[in-house]
Amino acid sequence: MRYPDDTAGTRAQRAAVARSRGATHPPGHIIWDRPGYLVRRLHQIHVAMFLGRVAEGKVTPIQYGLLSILVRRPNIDQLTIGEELGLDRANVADILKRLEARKLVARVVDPGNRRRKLCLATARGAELVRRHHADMQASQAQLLAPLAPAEREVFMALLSRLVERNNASGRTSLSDRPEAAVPPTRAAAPCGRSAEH
Amino acid sequence: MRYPDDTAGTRAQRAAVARSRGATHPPGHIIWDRPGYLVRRLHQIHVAMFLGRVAEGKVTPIQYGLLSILVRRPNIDQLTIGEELGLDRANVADILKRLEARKLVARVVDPGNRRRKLCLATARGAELVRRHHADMQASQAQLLAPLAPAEREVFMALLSRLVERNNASGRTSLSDRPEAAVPPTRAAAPCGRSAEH
DNA sequence: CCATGATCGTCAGTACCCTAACTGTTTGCG
DNA sequence: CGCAAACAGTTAGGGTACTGACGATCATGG
Repeated sequence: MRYPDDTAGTRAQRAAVARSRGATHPPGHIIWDRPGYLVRRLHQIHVAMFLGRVAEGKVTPIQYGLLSILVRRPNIDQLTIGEELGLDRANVADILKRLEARKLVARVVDPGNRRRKLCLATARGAELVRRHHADMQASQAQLLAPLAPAEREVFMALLSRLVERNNASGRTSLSDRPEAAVPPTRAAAPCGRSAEH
Repeated sequence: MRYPDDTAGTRAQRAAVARSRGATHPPGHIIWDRPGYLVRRLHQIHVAMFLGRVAEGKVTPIQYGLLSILVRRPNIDQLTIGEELGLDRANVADILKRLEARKLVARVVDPGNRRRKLCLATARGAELVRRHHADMQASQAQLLAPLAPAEREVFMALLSRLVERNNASGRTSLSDRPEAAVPPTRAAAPCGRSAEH
């Protein structure tokens, strides 16, 4: 990841553009000029990297992400988890079922609202998150390793913006702010439950 | 995907970085500073956009991509398709099976090498590709719509580079060059990183 | 000419990801 | 109060993606 000029960002970016405009990717290939396919491919690569580096492949990126959220915010319900991760509720249930089978999370029916199930990481689950946090970080960094530091910033900025702005276009939109606001429907206020009933 | 205007990227890029560094994404969220999750999410969004816009959701991005390749290069075998798209051979077989069931592709055993099956798009398949090409393009453009033209170039350049350079880290590496060489022997191009030609 | 190894495709199994329909619970309004 | 609407979770079903094992087919070398 050592580029001759990572000092200015600008220069590196121009170089990158020039490179892509050059004959690097011959026009025969369907993939290289369709952002959707490149994103799919990069996602695929990230999963492979993650599995190859974190917890001997015993935990997937999405499982790890879900566990991370549970560690940070115990006793949230499944819909909220879905919003945090941008997942469908059926999918959340699916993943949770696997994690529960492995005793990494536990679910209990919310006594204050019996429709809900409150989820939280078990000691084993929390331990797993703690132990592999560094590897997870490394795996994230590895994905961006081919870019110079300045380019990483640019890439992340653009990527965030794309996700944020296109958020609504996805079926499952992920909530922009975790604890704040979130439209009154399902206001998820952790304490509001008892006051509300 | 030719985006005009590549002048004046610099200012827009700096603005993007500044934006992301701002308080847009509160620290409570796991997602926003982990590239892997953002990429996953963007992929997800792209699929939703594609299905919502192309062929009334009757064809998925990967199916369309596969069909596109078949139109461009009739009579290729399944492994080669996998290399073009960055897919596992089991996965290719799976997708092909669905497309074949819908009479969009046909497969015949290669008489010259009976291990192989040569695939090609049927008239119906080719027609489908032709008819929805514009919508597919629009769906690709829609993904990048939130970015200014200059930013799109930058993003695509960085994205391409990430895919290209991390290619080997994925389980299924996609071949860098389409028709160039890659003789019948599926040479796996160990030197393949020859993108520099 | 046959044994060995490489190659291509398939199958089974697992995980992720969505939609749509269904069950139970809560809420709200007449 | 009572019932309809809204809500949380589950189930069923289709599609993407990988691994590992297997059968069939070629390609070599002894």
